[in-house]
Amino acid sequence: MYSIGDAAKATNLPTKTVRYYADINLVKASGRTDKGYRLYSDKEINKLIFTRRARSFGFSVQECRELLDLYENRGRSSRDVKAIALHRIAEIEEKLVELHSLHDELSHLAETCSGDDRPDCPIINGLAK
Amino acid sequence: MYSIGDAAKATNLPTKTVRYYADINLVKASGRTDKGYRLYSDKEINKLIFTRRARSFGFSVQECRELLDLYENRGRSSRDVKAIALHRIAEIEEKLVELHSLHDELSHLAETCSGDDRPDCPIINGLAK
DNA sequence: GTAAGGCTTCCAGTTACTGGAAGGTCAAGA
DNA sequence: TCTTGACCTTCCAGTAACTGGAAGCCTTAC
Repeated sequence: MYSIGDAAKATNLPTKTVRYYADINLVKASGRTDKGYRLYSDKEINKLIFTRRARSFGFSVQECRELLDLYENRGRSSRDVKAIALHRIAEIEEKLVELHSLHDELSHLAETCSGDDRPDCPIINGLAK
Repeated sequence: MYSIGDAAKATNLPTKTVRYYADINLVKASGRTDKGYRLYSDKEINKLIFTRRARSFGFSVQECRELLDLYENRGRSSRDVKAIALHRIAEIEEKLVELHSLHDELSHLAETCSGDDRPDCPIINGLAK
């Protein structure tokens, strides 16, 4: 059994975040000491690590909730999980396209800007359109 | 002179957002009617459009504040603007790298997942590591 | 005159935490 | 045994940038 601080170290999450996940019933502590300290078992540690990784993959807390549900439920079909993942991938691809064009447009503006003391600036002009 | 609703239409921003920008002193209305309705002149309309575009480029509201300041101030140097833009570009490039690796990892997981009724799912396993 | 729609302010909620205050608990050293 | 520092608790507030909704004027068209 881990205290919340040890759980935080083991999962590489801030203590505050572990407590927060407990508060929102995402990953609850498996129990409490008689003095009210949270206790985490290996099972919860794994769920916390799973959650940290899913979050770092850009899954929302709500999606983590669904994934944890599937993760917990040994009888779940991989179809459900794949659907969630594909949805995420599509979002990432959209974001990539968006960021690429942003990058190109902004780079173009910056390239044509002399970056000196003169007030005439293509970036400002480009943004004002 | 535009009412807030007309300003919203002219700038393609939600009315709520225009009011919000006024509240946080980003782009204030140029005046009020005797009944207290906000009034926007062409100058403010341009500042709102400028802001919308800068925001869509990923500049934070705080950065917009600085840019609007430079935009307003005819004596500003293009160096200041370029510095802000280059900073933004660097951030975008970081984000692109991050998203690319995210995409590849997640795609790899999804590809190896059969997506059927069987419970064995490489995505879940990959996230649990 | 009245009904629809626009405007006002103010308050609350969103997402996923993060920081801090006030106070109880625990383990180690003097 | 006392004390000190680290760790734990709850609760409240703040972050960014809006967004939604309520209550209540104002305006415009029929």
